[in-house]
Amino acid sequence: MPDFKHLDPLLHSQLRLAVMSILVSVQSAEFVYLKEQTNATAGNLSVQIEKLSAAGYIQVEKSFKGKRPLTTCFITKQGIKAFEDYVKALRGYID
Amino acid sequence: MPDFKHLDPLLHSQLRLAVMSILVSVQSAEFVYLKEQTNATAGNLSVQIEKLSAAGYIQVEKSFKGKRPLTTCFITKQGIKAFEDYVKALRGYID
DNA sequence: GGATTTTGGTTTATATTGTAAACTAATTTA
DNA sequence: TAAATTAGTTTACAATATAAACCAAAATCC
Repeated sequence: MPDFKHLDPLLHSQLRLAVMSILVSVQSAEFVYLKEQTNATAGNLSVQIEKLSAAGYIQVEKSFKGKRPLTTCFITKQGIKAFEDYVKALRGYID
Repeated sequence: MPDFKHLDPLLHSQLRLAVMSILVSVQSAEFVYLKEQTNATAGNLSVQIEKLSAAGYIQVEKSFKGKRPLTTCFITKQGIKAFEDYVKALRGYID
């Protein structure tokens, strides 16, 4: 019987996990891109990005593309570590 | 980029997933055993078992061991299917 | 043999989350 | 210049997760 390790609740969320999954592989992504890939509503995505950012798992940069606002997300070292730990823990449940 | 499939919210819960994970491998387990293996409080476990049961993912049998109440949980076919589907979907996020 | 603890749970109250809807503000487009 | 689109944020509400409080019976202690 595997021991069921604690699953980081910040990552154990469909949308936040999808965002992290994307960022782990592409390093940085724009808000609109994340919205398309995840099929999330903008509101939901905005909230969840803020949580990941508050936790230090991602870094958010706000700038302008031409005259429109542009939000770009980058994963942090801490974020990568957290994601890896989460995946390891999760495997204990599903493998 | 994998498409992020919908994750069954009933299974996307640390404790319920742990319970299902155990039942998938052992077929049936007693309340106390599940409590020990998952380190859950009895109250939490009771609630989550009821949810899995209401969804038809497990079947709950209440009897007596000697004169003490005994709650035994069995996974159902539907539960196995749901667990497998969940695992497949989840792999799209973490593999 | 009466009080206390333990076992095996359930119920309930609360805190946390997740999410959509409503909103803002600027920018195109018709 | 009015309407629609883009790129988000804020906010209100519903759903979830969880621990604390509770209950009844059985076992243990003094």
